[in-house]
Amino acid sequence: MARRAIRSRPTINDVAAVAGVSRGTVSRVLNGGHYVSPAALASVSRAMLQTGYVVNRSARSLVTKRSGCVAFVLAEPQERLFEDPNFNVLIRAATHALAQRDVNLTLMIAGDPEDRARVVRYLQSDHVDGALLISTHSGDAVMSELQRAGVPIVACGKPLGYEETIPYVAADDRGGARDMTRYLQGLGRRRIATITGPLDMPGGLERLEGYCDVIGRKVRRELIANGDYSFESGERAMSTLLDNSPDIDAVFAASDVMAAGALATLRRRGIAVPGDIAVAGFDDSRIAVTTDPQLTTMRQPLDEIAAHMVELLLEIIDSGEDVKSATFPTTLVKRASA
Amino acid sequence: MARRAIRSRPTINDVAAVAGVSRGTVSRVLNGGHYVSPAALASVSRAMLQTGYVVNRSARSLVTKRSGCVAFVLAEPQERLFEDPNFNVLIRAATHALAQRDVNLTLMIAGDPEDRARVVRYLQSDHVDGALLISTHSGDAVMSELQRAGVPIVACGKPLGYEETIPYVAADDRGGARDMTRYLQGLGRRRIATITGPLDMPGGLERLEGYCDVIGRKVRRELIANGDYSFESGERAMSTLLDNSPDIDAVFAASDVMAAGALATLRRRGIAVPGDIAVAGFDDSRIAVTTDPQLTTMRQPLDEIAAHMVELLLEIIDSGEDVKSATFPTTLVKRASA
DNA sequence: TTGAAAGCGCTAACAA
DNA sequence: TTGTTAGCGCTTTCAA
Repeated sequence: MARRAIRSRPTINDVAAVAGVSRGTVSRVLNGGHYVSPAALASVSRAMLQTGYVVNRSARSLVTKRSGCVAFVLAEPQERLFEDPNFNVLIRAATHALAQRDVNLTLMIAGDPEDRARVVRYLQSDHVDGALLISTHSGDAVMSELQRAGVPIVACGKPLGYEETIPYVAADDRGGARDMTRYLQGLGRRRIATITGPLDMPGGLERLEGYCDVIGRKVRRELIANGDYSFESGERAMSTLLDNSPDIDAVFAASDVMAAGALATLRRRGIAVPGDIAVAGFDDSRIAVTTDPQLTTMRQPLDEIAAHMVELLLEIIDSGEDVKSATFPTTLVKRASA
Repeated sequence: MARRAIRSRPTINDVAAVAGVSRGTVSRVLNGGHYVSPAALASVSRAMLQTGYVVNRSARSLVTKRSGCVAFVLAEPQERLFEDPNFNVLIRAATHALAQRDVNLTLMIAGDPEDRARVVRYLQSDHVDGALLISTHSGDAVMSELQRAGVPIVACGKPLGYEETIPYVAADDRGGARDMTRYLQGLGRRRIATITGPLDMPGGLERLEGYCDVIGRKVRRELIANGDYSFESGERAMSTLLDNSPDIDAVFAASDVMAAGALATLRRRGIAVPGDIAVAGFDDSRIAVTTDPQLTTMRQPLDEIAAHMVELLLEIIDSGEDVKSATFPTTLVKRASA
């Protein structure tokens, strides 16, 4: 590449020469400054500034066997993910947390099976020190393969089927759903329906569980409609619900995007929200304030979740030890829809 | 890290030993297989399979001085970016295009000034072979610094102030805006207002230009309201427009998100869309089909744009030569709002 | 077509 | 506290 030829970067040797010390001393300064005299430290610092030295990560990785890089793996089979606002928040927070510790983030999208194989192969190849797993589905082969390969991983949300073996950071989906359902009851609603997320994903499953915790296990089947987190699935589910149970007076959707879809269907049918039917979402994502009426929803602290995931992952990488999974509480955000 | 100790990966030496050839030969096989006899090729391939060999990128980078990695830089000062659906599409397409060529993508967010400095430092350090620049603002120091450092870059959208020196791939913002404005005129609309994007960004500026191309340079100032691509700014701009020019019968927003904001304001004021005022957006993003009515908008081919950006960047990296910027046409997508 | 050998920039063990 | 030294795994001359 052209630019390489023009001027090559200073190495640790250049710094050592300028500072009048050995490479070893410069290296020590680079790695925490232990066992370095104040005088040496000063002159090395000066020399680094003067030469514009920047460490060569490849060289370092070669000997430390650490890449200084972790992967952000979106194990999402659908393109659907890209309409999910949560993804943006997570990636931003993770990038930020990682940047502070001078670790890089490589984004990998494991959409179709081909992608997945490539991603697994890549992660197994020690190109990254670990991985943040987002949007996992139960029985996802990615999880078992990475685990078998000994790749440090932390999942976002309970990794269904691996709750005990793969560390995760999650929102309290079940508790949040419970709170929301109770809130709707508190509003005097008596026929509360729900639109679920994919039931092979922790958010989908647990939010339904929370709903059932309150409504009761033997809830009428017509009060439950399945969605896949997409807007369209919310529209469809709402239609189904309305057709099967015209008497419902509230609906709890497992995501804001689906709640927005439900809102669209209700408007088309001329049903007043919250007058006739109260609508509640989950996530407190951007879309919640762009709908009309704005959505009452459960906020999950995604920034904190992402930050904690990073913390756990780096801990596993550094110590090689297991870490404790964590669950963060959700909070009710009241707006106009319920 | 624990897993390293358990079993270390086979190296090129192991492969050479198993294949009964020298390291050099294995390396040649790895790099295209030139000057390797069929027999040697066969036994090396077998040995690679047998040992489960995977190249160590750090070692390779150390000698080739190529990282096999490019950065995706979001030069966005606001968190606003994360409500922009375009970002998702771009990153997905870029990841995909890069994956096919076995190049990794490192995501870097240059939000606040501190971030920016860190990102520039990082890119200058040869950690990546080049960068894809997204969401640049005119006078953005990131551009000049990277250019000065000789880092291969390709921008998304015209890099204002560097149109001639930094290669870019853009949608035909101006032509698209022109087409949309003419379309609104064709609908019989006579008082067409516009909500602009940030005027220090190519999309904001060019779409306003296109609008003026059709309406005329001496357009009434009250027909133009500035936004920043956010939903809220669309709401506000629409209010301002309505207050200053109650007689408008159409509004062209420079983004779908802002158009959605405008829709919210119009609904609140009880103004019919498209009955009283036609509303048009730009982007054809996901939000365009979640509003009520659905948005008429200009589609920009973001997948193609991202794919072409990747192509150009890799070409610069490989050849060290300059490449030609490209502009992709937009297409009108008619829906219910106009 | 092949092997031998040098060396990329760095860390880490060792000796001083 | 410091300098010296031996590699890390790979590519790339250079000779053969």
